[in-house]
Amino acid sequence: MTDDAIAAAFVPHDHQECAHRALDEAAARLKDQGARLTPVRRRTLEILLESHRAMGAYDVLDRLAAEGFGRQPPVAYRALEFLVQHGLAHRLQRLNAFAACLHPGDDHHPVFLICRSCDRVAEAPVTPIRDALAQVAKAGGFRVERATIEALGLCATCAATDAGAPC
Amino acid sequence: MTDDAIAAAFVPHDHQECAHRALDEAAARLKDQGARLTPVRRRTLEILLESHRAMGAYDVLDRLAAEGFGRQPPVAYRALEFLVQHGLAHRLQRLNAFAACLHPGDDHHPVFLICRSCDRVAEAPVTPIRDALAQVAKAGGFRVERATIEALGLCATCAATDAGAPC
DNA sequence: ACACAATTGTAATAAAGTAACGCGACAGCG
DNA sequence: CGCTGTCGCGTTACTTTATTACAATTGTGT
Repeated sequence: MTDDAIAAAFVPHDHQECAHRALDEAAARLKDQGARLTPVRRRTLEILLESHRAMGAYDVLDRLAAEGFGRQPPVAYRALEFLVQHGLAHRLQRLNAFAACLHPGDDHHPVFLICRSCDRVAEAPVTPIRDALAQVAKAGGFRVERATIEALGLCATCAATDAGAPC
Repeated sequence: MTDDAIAAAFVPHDHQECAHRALDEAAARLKDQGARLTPVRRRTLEILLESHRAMGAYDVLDRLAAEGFGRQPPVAYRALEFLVQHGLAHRLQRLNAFAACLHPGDDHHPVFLICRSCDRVAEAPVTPIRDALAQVAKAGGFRVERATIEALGLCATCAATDAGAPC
């Protein structure tokens, strides 16, 4: 994951292309694991991939229901949970929301950068931060197993357009 | 905030004393700010201080209701929000819960270390991590305004008692 | 085709959080 | 003191988010 990738997330670009690539990777990864990318799951991932934004479970559910899938909460929650467990999506605690993972394959519970203006989400390299965290924790005798790191702020694009306008 | 303070949070100690100190500091700080530590607010803070654990809003509410305060959600949420805004308590996104701040006065949105075995919560020094985060974000053109950093893991005490028993 | 597990759908309910309104306490001021 | 405006508290009602439980169905391996 590069710095460019962070910036790219907040800038208009060809989603068809990056979404398609992520979907292909996803399918391949799942096949390796013997897990099934069923229609609901596939469609759920596609919905998440259509934006770099985080979506609430009920937003996803509305979309799914409109397309003929079940209209009860568990439908969305199960698909989302499956994607998260297989590293194809992430849950954003802070927003009670989910976002597609754009770098499946990297071992990660990544760092999230959430733009408060345009609501897009990027994943940032986690290593330096995780190291710093582990070190601080270790000094206190605490062993970190999983960390949630979510930063709220302003992306370059929104900052350029004078701190507030949607980009 | 020292390393010792982290370890201390997970070890039996005199809560009367540390809670009392925190409460006194709180009262002093609020007076400076012209804010009022009313009975509900004070009691809410005391309840949080009785443990180093995080409590759900409804857990707090039950306690308050049992003691003659209102029994509707806003009662707890308002008191908790007040405490958070004045830096006397923190919200743990990951747990949908609240914990008293044990170091009021330090400028902080601290790092939280949450023991998955005993559920106690410690606050760790934030500076090295925040620096690492800011640097990573900056490389991607992102300006961090607020960060949620919550680590789930095992505290020294629980790790010593063979990874699972409550301490 | 058969047995079995995984997946999907539904209803019902729990948990977490918010909005809106009225009442009463309290501070500031004439 | 008494007026007045603000703040805090309590309640009702509601929204949003998430889970439990169970029935029906699909897919897999034999």
